[in-house]
This record gives sequence, structure tokens and C-alpha cells, in this order.
Amino acid sequence: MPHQSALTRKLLTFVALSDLDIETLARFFQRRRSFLAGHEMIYQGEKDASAFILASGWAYSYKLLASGERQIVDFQVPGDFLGLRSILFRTSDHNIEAITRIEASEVLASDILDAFSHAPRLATAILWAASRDEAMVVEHLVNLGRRSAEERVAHLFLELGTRLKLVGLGDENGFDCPLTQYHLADALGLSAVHVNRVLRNLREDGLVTFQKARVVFHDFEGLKALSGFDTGYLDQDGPLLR
Amino acid sequence: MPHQSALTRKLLTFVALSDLDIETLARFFQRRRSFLAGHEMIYQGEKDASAFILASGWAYSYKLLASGERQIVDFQVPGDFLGLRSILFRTSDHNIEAITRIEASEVLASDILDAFSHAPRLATAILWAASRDEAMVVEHLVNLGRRSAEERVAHLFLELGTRLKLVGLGDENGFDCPLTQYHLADALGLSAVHVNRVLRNLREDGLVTFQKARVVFHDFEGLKALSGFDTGYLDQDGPLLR
DNA sequence: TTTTCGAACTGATCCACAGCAGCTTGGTCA
DNA sequence: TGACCAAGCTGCTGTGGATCAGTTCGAAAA
Repeated sequence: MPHQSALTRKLLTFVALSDLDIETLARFFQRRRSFLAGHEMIYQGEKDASAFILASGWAYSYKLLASGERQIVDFQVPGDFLGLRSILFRTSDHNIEAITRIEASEVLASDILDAFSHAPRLATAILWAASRDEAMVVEHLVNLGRRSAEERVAHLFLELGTRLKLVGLGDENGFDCPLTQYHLADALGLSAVHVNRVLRNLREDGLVTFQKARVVFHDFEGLKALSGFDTGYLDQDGPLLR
Repeated sequence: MPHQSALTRKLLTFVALSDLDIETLARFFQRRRSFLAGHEMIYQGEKDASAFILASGWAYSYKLLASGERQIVDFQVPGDFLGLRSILFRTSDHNIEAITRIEASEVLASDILDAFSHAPRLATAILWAASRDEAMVVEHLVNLGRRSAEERVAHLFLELGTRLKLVGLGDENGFDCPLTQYHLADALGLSAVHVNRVLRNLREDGLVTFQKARVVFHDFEGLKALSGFDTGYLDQDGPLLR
């Protein structure tokens, strides 16, 4: 089952799973679904929403404000588990929308709760995955709170590059990226106009280019130095449970 | 054991715990510790850190940047579980410092892993607690990304007020608050100087006063309207597991 | 072929917040 | 009781990024 490998591989770096764990996990991949670009997979206020494991395509999770503005919390790429929080809370507190066409496995609340009662190591791995998500949100918080516009853009590109590399969809040269400048603006707390200017600056400084749905790194180390990017929050030292 | 009631009560709103769960949870409160104000309870890079359950006092979790600036991620008040992520990751990716003198129970990684293998409902409750933490960080992200300085301060005071009310340490009139204007600045992505001005504006507009280590709400509804505060992410509809 | 429409891009102007420099107050310690 | 120090407070000046008001480009529709 090649399509389940990305998430499974990630979890295995954290805990050694038993045969029963693997079997329970396999059940997560039973309900295959696909969505068109722009589809609202989960919406604020939805009751008893499902979660999904992304096989291909990109999505983004966001919150809407009364003013109509939106804040993008994170982007989801293949191998990511999305909507876990919507399962734990009875009603979802955020939206998730497909950016491209998406292939995913639907995971029901009962699948997760089952795993907790029968497959403790898998349960631990799920908690770890949730913590990793939280670590990413924290990093985005630091980005918004204490970094300049240039640093924010650089940091986001480096994070996405690193995450995509883990699932074989990018390398030090760059990656395919279906985001618009509006997506970047709403993720980074900037206006789309200013994102455009920042992208020009980064390009002119020979650091990164983002054009034609592709991010190209020209100076990886320079970008890291500029943004203070540290992969620590995305990696894992080694399995906690052997 | 009155000191363990705040967290236990919170968890019980989410899942009905069995006797075995309660017993396992009780073991979390065995190791009683206290810390002086300013003590670093957990630090970035620490290996195999412990977690803590706060019985009394305030702490804050933060990240340091290369530039020496800090971004405060969240404040912890009595009843909060802190440092869970430091347990799941081998090495901690953030710092936690005591603001006041603190009384807390130390929770070892083995306590948590034990709970996962023997007390599945408790494990589910822990995952829920972690998700609630993430929801708070997400709300802080929205705060930094899309709200003005006045709105941010108002939102933070409302959140702290609501959280403290849940553990009986505040009400609609206000709460005792040991934070300095520097803490607010580093949590809200502002300069301390600007926080001072914003506090004056809010005071002159008859909304809130923050003086002498106490927050006093003068116009609760006005504050809510200003900041777009919605308690949704702090409450719970009802137990997911009965 | 022209129309349309979303995304990328640009220049001019404005303002929210930062940075700096200095003052005030109250608590603590020799 | 005076010295000290951290936190709170204020005025002035500078600037990063928002806002407004467009133009350009390319792909798809008609």
C-alpha cells in the first residue's frame, strides 16, 4: 500500500509499532475519498467532523474573523494528518479547504477512539503527531510575533521545503508550490501587495524565487541565516518507545 | 486531595474516567515540587524533561530567537498541564519559566506512557488536553496575525479571565495578574512602550484597567465586541466518551 | 478573435507601531 | 535615610507595512 507510507513512516520514526498497531493503523486507510480544488473539507462549527490523511494534493487550515479577514494556521501536504482537533472537540473550531485536487483517506472519530483502547503504542504515536502539529503552530506564532516580512516568507519556504523533502516531494533546489500570494499573505499576517514586494526583494537578493507555482532556492544557507530557521521542531531524535 | 481538583475536573468534562483511570491519574500528583519566581522549569534543548501540573502560581512558555528577542507562547495558570510536548519530544523545543512562586506536581515521561498502555480513557483525555492547548496557540496566532494592538491586549485579558474563572480565580469583575508590561509585549508581538500606551487607551475608553497586579474589567461586553473574543476554544460541549 | 477573469505586479500616500531618550514611582537593601 | 533598581510612563522621530488605485499578463471562455 504505497499511499499510506508517508504517514506510517513518520509514525515509525517515533514508536516501534506492533503488528496489532499496524493492523489498526491500516484500517485508517479504508475510506478513500477525493475532493476538488476549493472544496471545504471541514468548516468552523461543523459537528462530529471526520479527520483525513492526505495522500496527494495540498490543503490549508484557517480561521475566519468577524471582519471577514482570515488567518491561515498551516498548510497540509501529502502524508499529513488533518482535522484531528475537529474529532477531539465535538464541533470544529477551524476550517480546512483543499487548494488543489486532493486524494485522502477519511478517518472517523471511532477509528481514533478504537486505537486508543486497543493499540496503546499507536495511540502514543498519534499524540506525538498532534504535538508535532502544535510545535509547527508555535513556530508560526514566533514567525508572526517577532520576525520581519522578509524573514517570515523565507522561514515559510524553508519549512515547506523541509516538510516536502521528508515525503520525497522536494529537495534543496526547490519544490512545486500551488499557493497564491494571497495564501502567503493570510498565513504570514501581511497584505498580498506587500508579499509581492517581499518576493521581489528576495529574488533580487538572489535568495529564493517563487514563480509559476514553483519555489526555487538559490541560496539555501543565506535563507536559513536570514530567517533563523532551525529544523529541530520538524525532526525527531529517535524513537521514544522501542 | 484538593490540589489535584482543577485538572481532574477539567478532564472529567471531557471523558468519564473509570476507577482505574482515576487511580492512574492520582499517581501524577505524587511528586510535589515548588519553585521560586524566575526559576527555569524547562529549557530549550533540555533532554528528557519532566512535565508539571500547576497547583498554584503562574508560569509562561516561550521561545528565544537568535537575536535575543523572545516570543511568549502562552501563560500557565493553576490547573494547567505544562511541558507535555517536552516529554513527547526527546529534547524540549521551548522554555518554561516561573513568574511567581510555584507549587506543582512533577509528571515523568513514564507516568504518561504508563497511562497510555493501561488507562485508555485517561490517554484520550490527555490527547484532548493537548488539543485544547493547540487551540489556544492557534487563537494566539490569529491574534498576532490579524488583530490591532488594542484588540490583542483586550483578547488576552479576556482569555486569561475566562481561564482563571474556570478554576475559581477570577470573575467578570477581574482577576489578580502578576504579569509585567514586558510579558504582555513579548506575548503580543509589541514593544513594552506601546503596550503601555495601549493600556492607557483602554483605560481612558472605560474598557479595562491593569494596575497594581490586577486586571479590572469595566465593560466586559465592550471588550468582547472590540476583540472578537469567542470562548468556543476554551469550553467543551460535553463529554465525548461516556 | 475578442472578452473575461484571477493572479501578479507597481507607485503614491498614510499610519500604527518601533526605537530612543528621559522622567517618575515605589520597593528593597546597606 | 539615602542609594539603587525595576517597572511604569511619556514625547519625539523614524519606518515597515497597509491601503488605494490602478496596470499587465496569461489562461480559459465565448
